[in-house]
Amino acid sequence: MDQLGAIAALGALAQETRLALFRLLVARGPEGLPAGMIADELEVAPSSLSFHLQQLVHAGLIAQRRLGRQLIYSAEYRTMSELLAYLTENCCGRGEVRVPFCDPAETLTEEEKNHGCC
Amino acid sequence: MDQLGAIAALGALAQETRLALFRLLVARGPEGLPAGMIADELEVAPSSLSFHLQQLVHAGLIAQRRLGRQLIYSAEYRTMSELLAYLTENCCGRGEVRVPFCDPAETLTEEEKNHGCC
DNA sequence: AGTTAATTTCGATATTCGTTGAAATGTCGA
DNA sequence: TCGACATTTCAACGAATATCGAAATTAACT
Repeated sequence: MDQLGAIAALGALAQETRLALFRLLVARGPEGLPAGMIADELEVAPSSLSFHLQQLVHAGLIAQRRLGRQLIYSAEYRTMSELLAYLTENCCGRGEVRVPFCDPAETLTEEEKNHGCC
Repeated sequence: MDQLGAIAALGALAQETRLALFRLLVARGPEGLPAGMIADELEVAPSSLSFHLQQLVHAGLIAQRRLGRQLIYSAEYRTMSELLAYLTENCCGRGEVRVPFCDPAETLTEEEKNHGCC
């Protein structure tokens, strides 16, 4: 991820509704949620939600797929990982940090598991 | 760090000049840089720089101290660590991630070392 | 005290952001 | 194909953001 991508992702997350929305999708997992359910959960007007969904899609933080007449949104864990990698590499001191991965499917290696970390 | 703090920090970093500014201070280390030098480096008008510095100070990402007639700004590594911790804990999949620390001076506590974390 | 240097604060302006309601799009089932 | 459902797009508006130049603050030097 380059600086422009990082700014886009940071800006997309720097808003109350969108951060809550992204957290909801992260918690939901790869299965995702249809827009209507998200609107109910977050108690935000459909057109307003649609606006925020576009922002997150544009930043690459969520993905959209159609299922019948509803649109399902799900977290793009990979992008979040890349954002964290960018921040740890560019905005942290002295490079003495580890880069976390976010994709639940992207399971830890055996070595990492044995490391017993966090 | 709570949700409000995270949004403030994310918003502060989600801007070209400010992200460059923060990266500059992170690279500079705890010593920091006076406003004038930052303005020269980033090629931004003094009054405009001052605006961005305030945003970062308000978000707790940088600190200000006076040295004679100049104001020195330096990165607050602790806040950045907390932001990364928030993102890994709340915006990553399944909680199977490790939290990095950012402060070059901030060595792990004995408890954390024994925990074998990061 | 008066002068200069470093920086911020203020006022004005153009741009972007977030919200809302109404209209449009796409999809399913009868 | 018609009607209902899920969602987006559009147009409009107020609020927040980013920028600049000019004036004000703070501190050092003489």
